[in-house]
This record gives sequence, structure tokens and C-alpha cells, in this order.
Amino acid sequence: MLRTHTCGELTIKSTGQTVTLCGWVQRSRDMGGMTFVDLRDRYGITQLVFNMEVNKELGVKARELGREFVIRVKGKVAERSNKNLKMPTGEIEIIVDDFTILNVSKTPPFTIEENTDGGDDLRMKYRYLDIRRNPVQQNLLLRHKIAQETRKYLDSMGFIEIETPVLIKSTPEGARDFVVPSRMNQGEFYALPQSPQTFKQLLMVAGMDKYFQIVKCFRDEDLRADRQPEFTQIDCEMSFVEREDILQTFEGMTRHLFKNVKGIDLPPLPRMTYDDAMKYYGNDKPDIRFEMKIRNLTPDPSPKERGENLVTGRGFKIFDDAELVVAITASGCANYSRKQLDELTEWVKRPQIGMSGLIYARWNSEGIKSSVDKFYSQDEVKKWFEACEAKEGDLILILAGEKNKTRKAMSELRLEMGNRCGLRNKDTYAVLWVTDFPLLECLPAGQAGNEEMRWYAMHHPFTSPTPEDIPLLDSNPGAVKANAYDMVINGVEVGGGSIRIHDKSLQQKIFKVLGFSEKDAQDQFGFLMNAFEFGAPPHGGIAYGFDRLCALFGGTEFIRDFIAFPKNNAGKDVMIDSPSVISEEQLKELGISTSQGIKKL
RNA sequence: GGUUCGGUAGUUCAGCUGGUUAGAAUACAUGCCUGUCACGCAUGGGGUCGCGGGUUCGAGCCCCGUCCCGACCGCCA
Repeated sequence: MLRTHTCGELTIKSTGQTVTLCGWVQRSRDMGGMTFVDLRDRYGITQLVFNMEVNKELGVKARELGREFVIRVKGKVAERSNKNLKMPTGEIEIIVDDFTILNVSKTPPFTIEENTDGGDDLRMKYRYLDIRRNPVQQNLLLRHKIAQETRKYLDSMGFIEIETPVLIKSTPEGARDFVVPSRMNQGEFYALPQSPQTFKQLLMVAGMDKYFQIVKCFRDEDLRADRQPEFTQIDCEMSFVEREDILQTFEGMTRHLFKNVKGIDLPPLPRMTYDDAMKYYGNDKPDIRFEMKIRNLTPDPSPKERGENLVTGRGFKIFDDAELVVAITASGCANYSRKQLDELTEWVKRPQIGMSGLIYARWNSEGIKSSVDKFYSQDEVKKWFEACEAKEGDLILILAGEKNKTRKAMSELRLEMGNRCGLRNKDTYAVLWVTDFPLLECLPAGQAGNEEMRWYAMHHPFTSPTPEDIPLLDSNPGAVKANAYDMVINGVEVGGGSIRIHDKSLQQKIFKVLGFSEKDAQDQFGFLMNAFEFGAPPHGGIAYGFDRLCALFGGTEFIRDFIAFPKNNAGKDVMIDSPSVISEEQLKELGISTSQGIKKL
């Protein structure tokens, strides 16, 4: 070993010891007669001291040390006369006897410090320097810890980790596949897995009973702050289980992770049906750190429900023409200024939200006032407050329009108001299960590349319908509920799974509803359905988005911060400059026409 | 594919209504300094204002196009 200790472990107890340290020069402070050098490795920072009076030659040599030089230092641990209680090693320093420069460094393009002066782009290009920074190291350490605790828990529960192949077969459902040309089988392509779904099901058929894998998955879709083209899942599957068994097992895992990684004792996880999530929060991944439930001021058109209509028939066209009118209550916001309300109105009018306007009603010391006083009496508006369970001091925000768009917009507005009111604390965790998803969703013609309206699997085509809904598959597919569940933390979908289909005829039936011809279904998923004929056990599972889980534990939504070498917005790795063109020879070997040809296509 | 924000010193940014030699902080270099730890002080070097075109007597600033980065919408079974 080139070193006897790390830069983070020496304390006052080590005083007098002769040690050898290795690390990077964080900073050097030349005082003339003496020079201090901060030596850094991933364990910490230790101060080196050079004294001209003691060893002039060494002191002069020390002045040559630049930032990020890699050095090896031999010296004696001494108590400092001026202690720095801000750092763990702040009570000691190393009186250097001798040092060698193991490698020099160019001046790095940004500072290697807690708060770097470097921008995102530059940090990604020099990611290996960025990772030297403590916050990034802490993130990777957190990721490691979560991975280890996951393995610990699953191992203790009898799960075994099994690797599944990365070069597999392309299937048209779902996201776009990344494809890899086959040299030995020209004109044919592998696909990278979007998830090991079919393989883990085959492992259940194979009797492996409890499987897990922390595994890379690939989806060729556009990126976001919380989406990378290659990402990691905690992929799990169990045999001979019902939904409740899965929920219990993985509620246990989630609790284990919160306890052992964050030191948080999670309460039992609440459960919410998909329908309730959509109704009260406007989306299927509600952030329930705060209430602010969405209330209907007109009866919900679907699911059909009775309810008082509090707004139409007063001559206000926006409400009269709306399919749905919804409201949220911002508690204590009755004194929002004109400017703030205008700001919110502009916010909902942005193209990303796309509403044409925002209506408000507020109840402050001057009474009730709304932006539609021309059409509604105070008593009428007061009824809105009652419907929203709002009181004096509150502000009600109202959106109206087409049902789905309005719900979605209100969901966004709710989150925005949550932010504005400081109700979304990153250190507070609200974890829940969302259950009873529809099995299928209907996309209208023109969307997702389809020519006519058709049904899509909301989860994936292997999700089993709840048994009592199976007869509805023919008569009313949209009403069929799936035996599926999502885990949601702070408005982020971190995990999702289902009880799977293990019966060939039911699986065939689902493919048929999804619009697969018998031949297509057999060609693409024949291997799975054939396996079902050889004694497939009832099974189900779940997959967690590992990167998202890490980011959540780290208190952010940016998963890039928790990936050692992430891709940028355009799916590029700016450090190694990929993707890149490949040589004509490589293309020829693969039986692919020239790169020019590819570009033109 | 779309919306939007940005691109000025190594870096992070400022730069007014279009007007003299484009600034600050930090980093870097040199010198001084024996207890610093964001050391201090002094001096200095450092610019294709993303790129191309246009308007103008004059463009970092206005217009058009284009490239790049970030966030978002679409997309992500």
C-alpha cells in the first residue's frame, strides 16, 4: 500500500504517529514562512504543514504544488495550535517529512468543492472531476447503501438474484427499443430489454420462486430530469402469491430501506384506488404530503356520479360549456395580491398547461369576492367554499374545460400551489400504494401511431385482470380492473407491479383485445405462452425505479445526480462523446448500408 | 416533433433605450507575508460576446436562420 491511513481518519488520538497519506491537493495556503496544504481523498481532508524554519528545501518544493496534484506524503501527526472544529480532522495536522508528486494536474476547469463554480454541461464533460466533489460522492455512496440494503432485505426474505440477458428480442408494445445489429445474422437485430419482464416470468415457470435483480433497462424515449435512456430497476417476482403478499413483502422492503438508510420509521402505507387518485389529485401518482384535494363543482361525467351542480345555468359561458369544473383550496391564501393571481393565471395559460384561464374566489376580512362576481351572488360563491370545505382566509382556484385536460391541469396547479405554500418539504416522505388500475386504456385514433381507436395495456400485456372482471373483457374492456399496484412517494411513481397472467388462454385473450393477431402474438410472445403450458405457477411481482428511489432519498428529483455517468438531455454522453458514427467497415460487417445512407433515411 | 429559458474571460455571471477601450467575482500567474483553513495584500495576463446572415453611421444588445445546454409538453405498455 502506498498509504497507511486515509485523509479522513486521523484524529487527536493519532498524535505522534508517523503516517503516510496519499491524495489530491485541494488547496494550498502559502503564508511565506509556512505553507498549509489541504490533502483530499474520498474519506476527508487532512491539513499538511510545511515550515520554512524546519525544512526550507521542502517548504520551497511545497510551493510548486498545484490544485489536484496527486501526492504521497510522509510525516508526523501533530496537534494543531489553531484548531478547526468545522472539520473532523481539524484538531490535527501532518508535519511533513517528505513528499513525492505521484502525478501533476492541469488546472481543473471548475473548482472541486462542495459548491462548485462549474455549470452542468462542463461538469458532465469532466464527470471524473465532478465525482471528486463531495456531494456527488455522497450521492453515489447513498446509491450503494440503498443497493446493499435492498440485497440484504431481499436475501433475508429468500429472494435470489439472477441475471437475465441484455441482448433480447424487440417487441412493438410499449416504449421504443434500442436495437443492436447482429453480425452473424445479417439484417437481424437484438433489442435491449425495457425490463426483464418476460424472463422473470419464465424464471417463475422454472420454479425459482423468489427472484430479484438490480438491473439495467433501456428505453429509447426522450429524456427528462427523472428519465434516462438506460436506467436501473430493482426487479422482483414471486410465485404462489396474491396481491396482498406482494404488497406486504415490498411494503416491508420500503420500510427496511427507510429505516436503515434514512433512519425513518415509516407508518403503515395508506392505499388509494386509482379512481380516487384521479378524482382527488388529478393523477395516478398523488403527492399526499399535503391535502388540497380537488373538488368537483359540477358532477363528474365519468365515472357517472350524482352531485350538485353549483356553477352552471347562471349565464357564465365558460362554466356552462365545460365538461367538468374543478376547484382546489389554498388555505390561508385569501390575501393573494392581484399580481400573484395574475401570475397564476399566466402559469395555467402556458402552453404546457394550456388552460385558457383561471377563476378564483377568496374569502378574507372584507368578505367573499370572486373573479366572476358578475354572474354569481355571494351566497352562491359561498356554496363553493362549502363544497371545498374552505373557510375564511382561504383562496379557491377553479379550472373548467374538457374533463381530462382540466383534471391534469388542476393536478399541476395543485402541485404548484403546494410549492408556493411550502407544503412539499423534501425531508418529509409520504409513501402510498395506488391500486385498482384499469387494465386497459383507450387511445383515440392518430395517437401513438395508430390509425383507429384501440386498447392499450395500461401496465403491460402480462398484467392479470381482476378475476371478477374477466367477463367484461368482451363487453366493456374499459371497465376491467387490473390486479396491479404502484408505489408512490411524494408524487413520484417509484415502483409498479401486478399479479401476472399464468394461463395461456387468458393471455391469448388479452393479446386479442390488444389487437394482436393470433400469429403476431405467437411470433412475439409464443415462448412465454408455450411456457405457460408446462405448469406455470400463479405469480406476480414489482419493479422499482432504482435511480428515482435514490434521488428521492437524496431529496431531489434529478436522477442524473445519482448516476455516475449519465446522459444529457439529448441522450448523449458528452464525456466519451457517444453516440458516435461508426466506420464503414463496421457497417459493412453488419450488413448495414453506409452512414450517409442512414442519415438520409 | 413542439414550448420556453439560456449561450459574454478558464469558470459563474453583470452589461441600461443600439453609442468611447466589454466589466465583476472567482480561478490562474508573479511578488510579499510564520498559524492559515473561502487566508490576506499588491501586480499582471486572460474575450471569435455560440455560429452565419441582415438592419444601422454604429450591434454583445434589434431582426432572420442555425448549433449547443437546461426545464417542460408530446412520448415514456
